[in-house]
Amino acid sequence: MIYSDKTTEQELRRGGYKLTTQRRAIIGTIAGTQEHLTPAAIYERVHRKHPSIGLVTVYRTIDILAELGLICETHAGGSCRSYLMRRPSGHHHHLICSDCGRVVDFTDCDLEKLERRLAKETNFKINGHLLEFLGQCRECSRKQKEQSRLC
Amino acid sequence: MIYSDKTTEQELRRGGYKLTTQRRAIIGTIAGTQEHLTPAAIYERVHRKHPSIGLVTVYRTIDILAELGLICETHAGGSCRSYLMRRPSGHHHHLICSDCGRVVDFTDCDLEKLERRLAKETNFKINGHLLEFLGQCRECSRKQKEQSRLC
DNA sequence: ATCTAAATGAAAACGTTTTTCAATTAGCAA
DNA sequence: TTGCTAATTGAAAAACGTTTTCATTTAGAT
Repeated sequence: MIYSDKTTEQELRRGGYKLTTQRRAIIGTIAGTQEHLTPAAIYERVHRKHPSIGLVTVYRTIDILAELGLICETHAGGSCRSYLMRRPSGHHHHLICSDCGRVVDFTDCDLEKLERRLAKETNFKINGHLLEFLGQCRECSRKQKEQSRLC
Repeated sequence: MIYSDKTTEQELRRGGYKLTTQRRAIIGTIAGTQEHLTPAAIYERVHRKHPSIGLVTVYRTIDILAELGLICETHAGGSCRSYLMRRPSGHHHHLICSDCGRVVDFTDCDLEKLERRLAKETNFKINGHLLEFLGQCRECSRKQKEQSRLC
């Protein structure tokens, strides 16, 4: 319950959706971690506490949360689809550890200049971008070092 | 046969892979368009000319081409996986028209400064990034204008 | 021309996502 | 509170997309 559980629930209702036990559990799960979770991972965790909740409901809830812009979809890091609770800020991007999946947000991408130039050069009307950095967080690179020392 | 068919074929062999009719056809298909094609789209096009080539072979060839770095994988634009023949340049990114799928390359992303800053602030060892711009190309926005005029 | 490892196609297996449908439930009205 | 209704749910099946398996074929070296 680190982030905006309550806010997310309010937004759901504002969007005209009912607030069910299942949806609450799913929101709590996504909000309760910094990792980006695949639908299957969300299901697994939710299912542990509430064995009656089905995978279908997870998919349906994800769709709604994404539609309302309450979660972010990431692409990098192997899996095609994984989700994060949207942080308070608006436009932002992710720095992802490809080992442990930890995600750090950053907001200032400073791509406006590039965007303007591209638009001018190509005659495109640009309406968005996808930016993710991939790397290794401190803990993981430390672990790796220790392991290589053992050889 | 716009781009580097021949080069691609040479690279394949250099990688220790045999140059079969099927692979030639698949490479020709990807190289013959500027669009980014999903595996299914590649199969459909290849299959039209060579009905005996199976979808499995398309997948296997894609894997090899990606492994050798001869094609690029894109994520934006709805589909989870789609491919483009790699242009002559090395590191580059894509500007994608979300209507027609046209892809324009650009090389200078100028993210080094941001990358260095992020690395310093987060203690991450950053080893790559994913950047795609999404928009509407001139033709598509023109078409849209015409259509809205009809209403 | 012959040989062999690599590559292929078809079918089956597998994992993920969506659809269908009958049963249940949240949120509102009385 | 109680009942009503449309929204939501779970289970099963269908629909996809991707990978594996295996017998057959073929590229490329000899």
